[in-house]
Amino acid sequence: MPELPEVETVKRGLSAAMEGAHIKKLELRRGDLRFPFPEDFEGQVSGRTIIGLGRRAKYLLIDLDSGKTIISHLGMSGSFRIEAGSASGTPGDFHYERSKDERHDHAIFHLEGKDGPRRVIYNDPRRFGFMDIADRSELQNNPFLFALGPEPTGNELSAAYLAERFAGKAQPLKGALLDQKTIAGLGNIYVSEALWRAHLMPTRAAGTLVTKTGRPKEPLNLLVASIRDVIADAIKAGGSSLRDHIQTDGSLGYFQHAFSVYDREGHPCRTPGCGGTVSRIVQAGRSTFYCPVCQK
DNA sequence: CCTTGAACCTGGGCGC
DNA sequence: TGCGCCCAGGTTCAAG
Repeated sequence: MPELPEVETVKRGLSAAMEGAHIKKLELRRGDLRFPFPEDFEGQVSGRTIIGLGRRAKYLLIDLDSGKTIISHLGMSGSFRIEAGSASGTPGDFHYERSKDERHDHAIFHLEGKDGPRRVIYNDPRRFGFMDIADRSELQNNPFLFALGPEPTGNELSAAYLAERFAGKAQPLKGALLDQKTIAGLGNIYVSEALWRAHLMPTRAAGTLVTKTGRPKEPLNLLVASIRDVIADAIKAGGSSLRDHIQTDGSLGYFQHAFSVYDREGHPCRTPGCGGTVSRIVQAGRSTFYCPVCQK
């Protein structure tokens, strides 16, 4: 679910409910997700005020007035939702019996905002997500954030930068682009989509896009533009569905209907005049979708 | 260092 | 209806 555009959409969806709100209490329903929650996590968060939300790659950042920042990763199945009011239903309430989904509510922020009490609930069936907390001034040294490469939408990502990273690499482009140390925020969907836009085969060795002298070959310029565009388009699509549905669930919004190759095995390629059929292969244990006709 | 594969977890979909 | 199998948006660790 959550690659960079989805986390950005979640951040925007949570902003109104969380920014400026007082955290009456953080309630943890279990001791761990993928990793144990930090030492005295509830104590460090309860009683604080949220001064802002941020994002780095696929990490949601929640800034507290204590100078600490909560670092939240949604894994494969994590989501946030907002509920009005201060407590769950009462016995006799139609909604009281905990639904199947609520069994996976692991962390609940009990908030007091300008418009009254509400809860922001983190749900994660597979528990591949995790949370950490660190001093804001030390964020760049956090073990989860430390080694991350540049954001795909910023100026730091350039053909020259990728040429440097790709030089001499036999690794397929698919794997090279999934590496968060090279570009932070791309996942399985958007790597397939970006390579399709750039007409590049996912199996092609990353090093073939670099000249002997370490300069970017022409397709690398197109790849950088494709990465930027696909991420920007997805954020825009998330944003538009956000306005309609106040989407905080990390779902793909309307963009999923715009996938060109992802999950479209056997369907016609959408490159004008191509006529190819989308194929699926497995690379490093994960599905890759591409058009064998127009991707080289 | 490079690259792959298994592991972590639960749920949904499909074939039988 | 149930069972077994495969698949799923991510990351880390061990092993080749």
